[in-house]
Amino acid sequence: MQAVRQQMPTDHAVRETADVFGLLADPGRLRLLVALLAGELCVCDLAAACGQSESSVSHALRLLRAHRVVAVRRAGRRAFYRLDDAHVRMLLDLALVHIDHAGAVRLASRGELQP
Amino acid sequence: MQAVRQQMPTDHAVRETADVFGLLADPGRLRLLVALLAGELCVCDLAAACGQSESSVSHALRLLRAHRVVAVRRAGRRAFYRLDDAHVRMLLDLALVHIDHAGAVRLASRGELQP
DNA sequence: CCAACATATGAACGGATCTTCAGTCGAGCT
DNA sequence: AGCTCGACTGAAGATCCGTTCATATGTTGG
Repeated sequence: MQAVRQQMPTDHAVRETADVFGLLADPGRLRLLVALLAGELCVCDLAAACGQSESSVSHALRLLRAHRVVAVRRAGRRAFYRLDDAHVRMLLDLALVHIDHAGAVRLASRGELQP
Repeated sequence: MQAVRQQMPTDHAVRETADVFGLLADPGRLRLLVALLAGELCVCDLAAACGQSESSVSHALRLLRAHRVVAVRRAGRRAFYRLDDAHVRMLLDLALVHIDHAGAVRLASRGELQP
């Protein structure tokens, strides 16, 4: 038990990690990031592909940019975004693998939340 | 671009995945889960190890339980919790690896958020 | 230069979320 | 039985977040 305390990451590390998970915790942002897994896309294409307003996409990308999760390349009046964080990419890959695997499995055994 | 739309997971899958990330997005819960990586612990030990009130720990565990991320074993007046979701365990492991790796690296190259 | 377009931004509203407080319930001790 | 301890719960208040609307900035084409 004392051992548990020892190997607990620092406050700062925990908060940073929670922040990263927080960025992935919104369906809208998550969709954007999944779309970017394949390669770079401009804002309007992202909006179209993810079914969101361009405004909210822009807001989301701003957040992700601020946390260095995505990076921009500007070309004319377009802004092309790409995934720029290896760690986040791994988390996304892992999540997607799980979706594929679990999709069918879950549907069968889902009683959802217990009281 | 059309291809992106094709391989986007279903709405339901995206929302579930975002939910999972959401569970890991709170420093308090994250600490609890990290503590549980090593093995089961009772509520009061968790509270002590993670520096949180027993009430908030209980609330957090309730949420995690509802999502089948942790499971309980009751013994007398104690309740022992354990991690019960392989996927979440993987996500946590991955996050911890990254913390170890990045801790030192990040401190050097951190200008934090850009405007 | 003006109009249309792509993106960015700010303010504001509404809903979700976390913490705390107070109280409940059951289990064990004496 | 009475008391204490560990865990659970509900309600309340503060805060955080995401979306939307309106507007700004900068870019291209006519």
